[in-house]
Amino acid sequence: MEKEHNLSKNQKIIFDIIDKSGGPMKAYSILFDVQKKGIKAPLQVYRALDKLVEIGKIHKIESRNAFIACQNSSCQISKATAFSICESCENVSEISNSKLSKYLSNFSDDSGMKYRKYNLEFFGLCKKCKSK
Amino acid sequence: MEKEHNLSKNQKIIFDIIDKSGGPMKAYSILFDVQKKGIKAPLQVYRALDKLVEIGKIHKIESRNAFIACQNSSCQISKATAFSICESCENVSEISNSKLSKYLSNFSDDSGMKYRKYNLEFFGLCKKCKSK
DNA sequence: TTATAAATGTTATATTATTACATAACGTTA
DNA sequence: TAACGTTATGTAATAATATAACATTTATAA
Repeated sequence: MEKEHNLSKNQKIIFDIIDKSGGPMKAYSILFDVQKKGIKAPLQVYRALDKLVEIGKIHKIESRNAFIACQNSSCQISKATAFSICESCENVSEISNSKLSKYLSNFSDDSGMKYRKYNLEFFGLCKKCKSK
Repeated sequence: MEKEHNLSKNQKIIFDIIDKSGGPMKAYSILFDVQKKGIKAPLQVYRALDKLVEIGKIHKIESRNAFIACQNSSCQISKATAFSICESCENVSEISNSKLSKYLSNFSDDSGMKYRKYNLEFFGLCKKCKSK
């Protein structure tokens, strides 16, 4: 059973705009877009982003300082994220590959560290950009 | 045969300070430390960092906006990086695990994307912090 | 209904990174 | 060694990303 998160007003606004965009969005570009909805300050955006990341509705693409809506219907996997990023067109998509996620979730080494979470970013050229 | 990179004056200064620190360092903390050596502007630091990343002498920890000296003697693996990060003490170490790097370097999916490079960051509690 | 937590609003500021432009040093090769 | 292209440096300004601090309001649940 999936836990239901009732998004607050600002959280809904911010999530919708990211979700509709279909790709990664940066905080200040979100801010620009939501000014018409009464959200005027960076902090309002960042607070919503923090919460949305926390509950797994969006993920942060660390290497791009950008945020993308979770593509997996369950949206509960904020602890295990993997993305492919095109270095040419900057297209980002979430990788959902159960073998990969199993492999990484079970990864352990001799450091004695307990891994709780990971983020993986692959870089390369997407199909389109490759053929240009 | 390993390619020899002759570091420039600023590059040497910046690399040495990161290397000696033994851990991740942030750009402006580096800047602070190298003022006595005549490096006064952020750009001087960022330019050296960019070059050092490019040639694989250091890596960027994306989730922390910090830079760490490459721990692998060869220092040629800027295309395949993996780190473990303690969320409590913020200790970072480079993971060198040939199985993991093979697995990831050979990873491919049906996206048609050619993966050239990856960065993986594991989060958790290190041995010390776990036992506190 | 009251108190507790979560969310919001607002201003200011901290932190991280780049643009733009001028100059100097270095490496090659003619 | 002169001329050329490339790489590195210096400097000022500013852009982009993110958080601190504090006051207030709204939602939740005891």
